[in-house]
Amino acid sequence: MPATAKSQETKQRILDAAEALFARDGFASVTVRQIMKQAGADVALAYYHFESKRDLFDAVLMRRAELMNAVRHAALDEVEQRHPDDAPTLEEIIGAFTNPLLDLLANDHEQWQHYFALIAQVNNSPEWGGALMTKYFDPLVRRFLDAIRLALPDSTESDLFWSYHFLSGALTLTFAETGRIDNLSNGVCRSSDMQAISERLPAFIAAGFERLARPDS
Amino acid sequence: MPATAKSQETKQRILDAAEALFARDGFASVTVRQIMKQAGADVALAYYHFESKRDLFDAVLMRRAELMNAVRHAALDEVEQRHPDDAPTLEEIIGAFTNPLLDLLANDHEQWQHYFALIAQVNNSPEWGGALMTKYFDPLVRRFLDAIRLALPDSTESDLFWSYHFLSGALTLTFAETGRIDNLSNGVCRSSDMQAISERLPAFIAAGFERLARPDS
DNA sequence: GCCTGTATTCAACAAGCGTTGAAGACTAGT
DNA sequence: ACTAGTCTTCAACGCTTGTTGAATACAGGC
Repeated sequence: MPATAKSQETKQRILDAAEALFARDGFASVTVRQIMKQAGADVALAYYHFESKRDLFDAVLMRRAELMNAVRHAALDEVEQRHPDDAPTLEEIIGAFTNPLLDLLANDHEQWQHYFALIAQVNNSPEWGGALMTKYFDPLVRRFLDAIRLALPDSTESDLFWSYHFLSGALTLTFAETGRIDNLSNGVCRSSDMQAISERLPAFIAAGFERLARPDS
Repeated sequence: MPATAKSQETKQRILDAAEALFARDGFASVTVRQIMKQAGADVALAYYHFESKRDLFDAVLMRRAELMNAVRHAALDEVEQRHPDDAPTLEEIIGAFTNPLLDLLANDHEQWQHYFALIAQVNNSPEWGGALMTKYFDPLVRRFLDAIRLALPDSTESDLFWSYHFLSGALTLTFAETGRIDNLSNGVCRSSDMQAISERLPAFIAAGFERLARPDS
């Protein structure tokens, strides 16, 4: 019953390997044997720690989702405490949604980068996008939309949801670091340039939210 | 040597089936046998018309890319002819990039919807996103960025590329119609509501471009 | 009615897949 | 040293995969 420290360590190594491979090649392209080879363990061990390949995939997704939600909740807490009376600016709120991801990358780039690339694929998949993203991120997103509603009282519900949807697409593609912008810009911009992103993404998105709320401005 | 009309027809049926299945499940999840069953033809026929599964995938991507680029070029032509002297507004230019996709959907929804869902997966894949999107869409994107540069002379090159990158993410996710926004909004917004998109996406994106070009506004 | 080339079917190949059962190794507690 | 329980290995299962070569059907030109 009690899991040894060593076995938990191997379990994490399996998750790490699966995360990296799923992120790069997608669920179906990756074979369990590939994963276990990269993890340096026997194939059968995957089925000792996880029920199936699909279960392993879910475990990969779940592992970081909670921490990711926690740091974003904390960031929004901090923004709200900074404004006990007035409402925070829209850009502050959006920043609390995006900047924590940059912090995670700064501390442990490789692993989180794989995870974000995986999320981008899930988000854009008709098979999984609707259900899985909803399952893992809806409560957090709803809280952010609540905060935005206060900062933008003129905005309709539809405008808020669509604006968030555009944010979601821009965010996941950007953090996937596919190398697209490197090619398009001939190296002027780099996918991995996190400072460039933090300087632009929140401002860009906030402007979009505001435009839909107040078309005249 | 001369291909009969009937065989060309089956070839298109194979492409249609492959397009639909690849869009929903991704390249690796789909089997050649599945595709040929849905196309109503023998497995081996896939290898008569195409060199390999991967070659079939490329053919699916290529088939609509040219038409898609053509209608967008035409839309930008029209915008520029409408402004022989002054520069078009930013929102007009962005609209020429996004609205043609809505027109394609309006005429033949099912097929183009599959194609857009496929593009979204490719765009967000580290394996293919960088190379394939560059190959199929770079010349068009460059022309649009040229037009935007005239409308936003204060914008730096980096700001333009990043802004386009955000646009690209928002656009591909939105047209993928994953059902995500339906879930998040409890049915208030629908993925397939093209009018809602055309009323919001160009405005949202244009505001983002402008904010990065003129942070003070 | 034959002949040539295209189009389509059939049956099969080797390789790799996800998954499993049984057997061995290791690490406590006694 | 024995035992109980956790962890790991080995070898294999049945099935599916992408792909192919040979055989058949079908057309049009003579």
